[in-house]
Amino acid sequence: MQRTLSDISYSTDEIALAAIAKALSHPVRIKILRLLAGETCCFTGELTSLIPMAQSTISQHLKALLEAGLIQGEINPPKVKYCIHRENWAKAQALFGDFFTSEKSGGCNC
Amino acid sequence: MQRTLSDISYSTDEIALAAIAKALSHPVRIKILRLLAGETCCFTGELTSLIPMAQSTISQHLKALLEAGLIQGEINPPKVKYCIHRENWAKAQALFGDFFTSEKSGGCNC
DNA sequence: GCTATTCATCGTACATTTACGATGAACGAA
DNA sequence: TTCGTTCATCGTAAATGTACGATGAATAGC
Repeated sequence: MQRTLSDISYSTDEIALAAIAKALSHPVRIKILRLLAGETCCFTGELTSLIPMAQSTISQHLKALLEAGLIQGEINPPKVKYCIHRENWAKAQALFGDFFTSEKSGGCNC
Repeated sequence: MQRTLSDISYSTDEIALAAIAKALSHPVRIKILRLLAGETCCFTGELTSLIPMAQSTISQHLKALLEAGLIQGEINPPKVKYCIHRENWAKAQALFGDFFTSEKSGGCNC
């Protein structure tokens, strides 16, 4: 599959953007992030009651968001508190902001 | 796989964000968009010389970007000119902007 | 008409994603 | 110690994603 991927050189930003975009590429994860971002904090337990999905599935999505660095978890037995990872959130915001403003409104005649 | 996806209600924004994020979730597509956004315009032919991938693969990625609405193609035989879809680009920019600024810097003690 | 060029699409192989239920680990409370 | 609660991980099945080469469609030029 990635036979040629190693032959192509990507910038750090390109890889970082794609990784964050992949984390955001599922509506459930958008919803989870909105819940975490909108409220001051959340527990996974609340998420399982708010989202009609198997607990294991939600846990998988949380893991994906964790590995993307968008959220952080604080173990607070027997619960785990998940929050937005503010530092990386700001970085992601800057990456997307730069990306979308990089478009030249130049002389294209399309 | 999506046995329960229909049971969950997503807002229009959540679905739109996820769809755009999915289009951005591969470094090659980020690179293509950067090339199209940075220059005034591009032809697919230039892309195949700039990116060491099979022509069919690049065409597939362009199709994905087209279906996400991020680019538009103008048939100019025997070439096809691809440009950023400025209107949808602005919409995407607004969606991501709102999304990333929706985070409350409230009273979380993480 | 015939050929060359450009790009899309088809068919295919393999990897990844996504969902589920079942099980495991960690801890508090009885 | 023994339950009960909470969350992570495992195993698995089906769908999707990603790459390739081969083929097809459309057009310009001879």
